[in-house]
Amino acid sequence: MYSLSTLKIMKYHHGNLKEELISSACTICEANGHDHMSLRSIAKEANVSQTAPYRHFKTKESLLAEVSRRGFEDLTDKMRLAINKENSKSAKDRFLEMGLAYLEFGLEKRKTYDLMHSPIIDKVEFPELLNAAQGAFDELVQILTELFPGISEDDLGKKCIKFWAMMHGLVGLLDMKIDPDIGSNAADAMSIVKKDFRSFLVDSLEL
Amino acid sequence: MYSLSTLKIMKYHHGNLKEELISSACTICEANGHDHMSLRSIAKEANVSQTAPYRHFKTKESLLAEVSRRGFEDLTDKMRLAINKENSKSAKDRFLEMGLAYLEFGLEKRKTYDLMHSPIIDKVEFPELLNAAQGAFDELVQILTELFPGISEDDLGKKCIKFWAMMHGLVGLLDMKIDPDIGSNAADAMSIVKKDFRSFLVDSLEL
DNA sequence: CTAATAATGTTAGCAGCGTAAACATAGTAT
DNA sequence: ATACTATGTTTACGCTGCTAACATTATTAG
Repeated sequence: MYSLSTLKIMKYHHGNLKEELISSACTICEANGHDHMSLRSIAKEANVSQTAPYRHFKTKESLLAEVSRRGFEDLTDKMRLAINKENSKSAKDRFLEMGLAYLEFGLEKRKTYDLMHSPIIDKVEFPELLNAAQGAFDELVQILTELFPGISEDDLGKKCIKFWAMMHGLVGLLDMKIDPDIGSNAADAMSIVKKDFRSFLVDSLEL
Repeated sequence: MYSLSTLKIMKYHHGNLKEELISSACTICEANGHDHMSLRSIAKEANVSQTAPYRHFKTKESLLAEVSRRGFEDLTDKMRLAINKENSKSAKDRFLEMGLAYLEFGLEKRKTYDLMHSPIIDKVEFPELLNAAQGAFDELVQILTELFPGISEDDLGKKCIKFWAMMHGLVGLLDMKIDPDIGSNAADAMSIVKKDFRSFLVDSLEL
């Protein structure tokens, strides 16, 4: 028995709904922020009923986890690209390029970056997300190993944490939307960092 | 004309509702996290109707802003206390105590700390919140000025940002709930930092 | 090829949310 | 005493995540 829906242009079965939901979610997340992002609006963007996403994601959180996972993969790609862009350059320069790439990602994809570091998604519940996050960290480990050959495990660990924490903290601070006219101490200090990020990092990491 | 409500034990006018709402909000925030925290549940905890909070707060966000503001004041107090606890100690030691106090606050009041750094509250919209946040930063500026007398404005700014970003990043990393058995690089590195936080900080800040 | 089964869509509906509007009561100033 | 203001309640709207029941299509077994 055929219903009227047979006449519709849209097929009953979408064919590629899961992928489309994810990419819609990524777009909406970066546009509105993950806290102003409803499952229903995502479904609407895909021209699909409000509950269709539940055939592909157990909860809203698991869709957000996938958005976050792709964010980390994107970040990893950007970091790797920066490291390998010009192999002629010194390890130090390539490392600094990577630091710049991290910052750029954090500031350009700020809303996605926030989701990636938001506590609303428990990475332990989503092993593939955890895995993707560690993939980005591993890029850092690798270039630092190259940069400091023969370094002890302990010292390497410290340098990694130092850099990772600093980068993460900097993204948060650099994005502070403080009226520079206020002349706050924090805003003043940030403008110094912005002016010469590379030398700041070199100083920070004793390179 | 008197209604039945005259007989109720609860007075129609609460008397101290605003304060009670705030402290309930602080409690619920730290217990559940700011994203699992409804205005209605806060009102219920104060034995008051769902919309009563609107006589004291224009929006839910403005109540959260107040919770966040108190968080920053709490943090500032803890930092100041750590700095001034033992005036006999060297500036360097007092500074390190302050670093420890910051980390302790971030880890003990993790959910509140998350709210304080959450992008859902635009600090520009809440000047008193911005002010409180800068109060904490100013504590840092002060002790670093004492620690490095005659330092240039630029270098002071760099050191402040360096420390602030590092501390913020560390709180995020230290709280990663990664199964240590996984043996991830990040988890390994963090255990190194945890083991000897002071020396880590000294290394980082070239003290 | 057909029939059962699994996969993937829809519709209807629940409880909870933030918030606005209209109203009730209490405290305060004229 | 009376008006005004502050602070509470009730009701209601539209949005949310999610479940249950049902419809349609794709896949697989006999």
